[in-house]
Amino acid sequence: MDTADRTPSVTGGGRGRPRAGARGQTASMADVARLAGVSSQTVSRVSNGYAGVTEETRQQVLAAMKELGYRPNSAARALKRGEFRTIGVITFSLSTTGNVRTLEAIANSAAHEGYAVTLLPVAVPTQDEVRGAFTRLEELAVDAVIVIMEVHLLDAATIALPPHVQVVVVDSDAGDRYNVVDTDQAGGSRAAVRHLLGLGHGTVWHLGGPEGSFAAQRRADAWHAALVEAGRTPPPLLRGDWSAESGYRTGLELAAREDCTAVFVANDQMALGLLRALHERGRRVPEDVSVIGFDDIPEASSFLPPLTTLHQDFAEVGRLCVKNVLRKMRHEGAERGTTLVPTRLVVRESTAPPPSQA
Amino acid sequence: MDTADRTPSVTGGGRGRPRAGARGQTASMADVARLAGVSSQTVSRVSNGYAGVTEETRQQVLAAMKELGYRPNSAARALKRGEFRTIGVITFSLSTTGNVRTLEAIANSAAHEGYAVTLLPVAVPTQDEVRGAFTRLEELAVDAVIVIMEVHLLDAATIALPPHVQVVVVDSDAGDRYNVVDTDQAGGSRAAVRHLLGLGHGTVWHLGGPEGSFAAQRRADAWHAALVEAGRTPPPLLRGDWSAESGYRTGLELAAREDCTAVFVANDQMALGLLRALHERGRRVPEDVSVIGFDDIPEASSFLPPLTTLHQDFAEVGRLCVKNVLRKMRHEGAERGTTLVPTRLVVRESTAPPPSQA
DNA sequence: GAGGCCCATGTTTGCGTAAACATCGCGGCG
DNA sequence: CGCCGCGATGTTTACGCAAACATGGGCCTC
Repeated sequence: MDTADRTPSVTGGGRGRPRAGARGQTASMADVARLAGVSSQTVSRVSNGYAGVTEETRQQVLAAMKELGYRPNSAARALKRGEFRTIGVITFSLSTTGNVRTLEAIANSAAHEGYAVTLLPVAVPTQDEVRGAFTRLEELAVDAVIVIMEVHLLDAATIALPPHVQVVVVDSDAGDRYNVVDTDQAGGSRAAVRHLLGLGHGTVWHLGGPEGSFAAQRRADAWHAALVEAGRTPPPLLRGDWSAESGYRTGLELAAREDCTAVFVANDQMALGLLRALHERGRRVPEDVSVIGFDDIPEASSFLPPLTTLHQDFAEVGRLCVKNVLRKMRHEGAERGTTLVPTRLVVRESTAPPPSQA
Repeated sequence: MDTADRTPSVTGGGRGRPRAGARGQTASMADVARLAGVSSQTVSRVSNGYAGVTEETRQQVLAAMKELGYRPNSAARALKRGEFRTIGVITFSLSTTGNVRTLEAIANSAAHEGYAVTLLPVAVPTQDEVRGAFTRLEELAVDAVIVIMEVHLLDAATIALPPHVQVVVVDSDAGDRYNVVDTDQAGGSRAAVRHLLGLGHGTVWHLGGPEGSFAAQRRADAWHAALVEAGRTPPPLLRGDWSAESGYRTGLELAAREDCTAVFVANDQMALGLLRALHERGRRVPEDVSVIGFDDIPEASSFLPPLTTLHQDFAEVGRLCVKNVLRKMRHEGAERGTTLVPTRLVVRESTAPPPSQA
C-alpha cells in the first residue's frame, strides 16, 4: 500500500514531469517499471541481460519497453558505471589514405567491440593545436585515445591527459613510451629495394615523404640500409610532401638523369605524379625507369602503367589499435612496445629489368 | 553541526571512496569545493563561467581545480543537462573521397561549435546494417545525426530513432522528408556537358555511378537533360561503380567507338581508369577524346593528362550540415528542404575540341 | 515437519552536476 | 534609522541508472 500511495504523486504521469534539458520525452526505467508492474531494478536487470529474471516477467518488461519506446540513457549509464564505452581518435587531417583507412578500421573494430568512436580532428599539426584537441578530449566522454600522428607533436599535451585514459599511437617511434601499432615500414622498404635490385638495377633512387613524418623517415632509413647492405651506392635522398604534385616536381628533375633507372616512391600519390612527369619527358615506365610505390591505394592498379607497390594492411593496424587499447584499459598488459604489421609486395607493370646498357 | 557531523564520514578523504567503475581517481566538484572552502555550487558556477562570483573566490576555486586536476565529468553533465554536445555521423564506408572530405569538414565545423563527432560506420549498405547502426546510435550519446548516405536505406530504420534526435542528410533526394545538404549535382553536370559542347563536340557520353546512388542518378539525369536541351542525341548511359577499375573496363569498350569524342565521367577515380584504357587503346586524350571528371580530388591535377573536372566544395557541405542540424536542434526552423552547394568547373588538359572530321 | 537456503524481486542509495530555491550581509534610500 | 533590494554564496533536489542490500516465499534436506 505504500507503493500504491506513492505512485500517483511521486512518479505518476499526472505530474507532467518538467524534463529540463532535453526536448523530446524519453521514457525512463521508472516509466517502464510502472507500466510493467515491476520495480525499476527489474527493468535494469532485463535491460542488461542479467540472469535471475523469470521469463514471464522478462516478457512483460520487454513489452512495456517496446510500448514506451524505452532507450537506456547513456549519460546516466556512463555516470553510474564510470565508463563511456567510447574511444577517441585524434588525427591530423583525413587527407592521407593511410589515416582514413586506419580510422575506418578502428571504427569498425570498435563497433564490433561495442565501443563508439569519437573523432578529434586537428586542423594544423602544431603543438598548440594538438594540445587544444587533447583539452577538448579531456572533457569529452572517452575511455581511451588512439593517436594517428607522429607523437612528438603530442608530448607537451600528454601532461594534460587524465591519468586513466589509455593511449595507443600509430605512426611514431615512441614505442618506449607508448604502445605503438604500425605498418612494418622498414620491411616494406627493404622488399621494394630488393625487388628492384633483383630485377637487375644497379641502384635505387628514393622519393621520400616530408621531414616530420616518422613513416617517411623509417622508409628512407630502410631504403638506405638495404642499398648499403647490398653493396650499392645510395643516390641522394629526394623529398616530397606526399602529394601527387610534389611527386610530379621531383619526377621532372629525375627524368633528366639518364642514370636513374629505378625509383622507390614513399607513397602511391607521389608515384602518380612521378609517372606523369616521366611520361611527359618521354621516359617510358617500366622500359626506361621502374617505379614502385607504397600503400597500394585502390587506384594504383589503374595508374599508367598499373603501379607495383607495397600493400599496407590498414584494417589490421586499426584492429590491433583497438585490441591493444582495450587490453590496456582492462590492465591486461601490453603497456608499451611496438607492434608491426607486415606489408605485401604487389607486382604490377611499373617495374621491369633496366634497359640493357650493353 | 549537521554538516560538521556528516563531512568526515560521507565525503571526507579518510574513507577512501570506493569509485566503482572508473580506474583512475578523478576529482569531483565536491573535492574542489572542499579544498577551496566553498560550496560545490560555486565550483559549478566557476566551471560554467557564470557571473556573480567574486574575483577572489573565483581565483581560489580555479587554484583548487588546478591542484586537483579537476575535469568536469561529462556523463554527469550530460545527465543533468539532457544533452551531450555530440553529433553522430553515420556513413557507408570511408572509401569514397566525397564521404571522407565531408566527414572531415563536419568534424571541423562541429569542433568549432563545441560539438564532438561520433562516427558510425556501416559495413554493408543494407537496410539491416543501417538499422543496426541506428540502434547502436540510439543508445549512444548523441543529440543529432548526420547521414552521409542515400536515404532510402534508412527509411525503415528511422522509426527507431528517438523523436528528438534531429537528422540532416547528404546525398539524397529526400528533401521533402529531411533536411538535405548536397552538392549541386545537376548544375555541375550541366556545366560539364556545356563545356564539352562548347568545345564543338557533337554529343557527350556519360559514365555514371552505380544504380543505388542518388548522386549518380542526379548527374546522369542532368547530363541527359542538358543534351536534350541543346538538341543533341544522348548516347546510351554507361554505368560504373565509382572505382577506377570500373572506369577502365568501360574505357575499353568506349575506346572501340570511333564516334565517341567526349566523355563526362561521374567521378575522378573512374576517369582515371578510363584514361588508362584510352591510352592503352591508343586513343589520345584530349586530341581524340575529351574526358571530364567530377569531384576534383587532389590527384586529378596529376593524371595523364591533368583532368578537367568539377570541383566540389565538401568543406561547405560539411559546414552547412552542422549548421543546419544545430539550427534544427535549437528549433530555429529549416526543418526540411534541400540546400545546394555549387560546383566549379576546373579546366585542365583532358578536354579539347574534337578531332576535325572534315 | 522444521530449518535453512536460494531464487526472484523490491528498496535504498549514490554516481557528479546544476537548476531552483534559501540565506546572509551590506549599502542605499525614504 | 530601519527597511528593501540585490549581489554573493550555500542548500536541496533530481537527472536515470545499477550496485548493494533487503525481503519473502517455495523447496530441499534431515
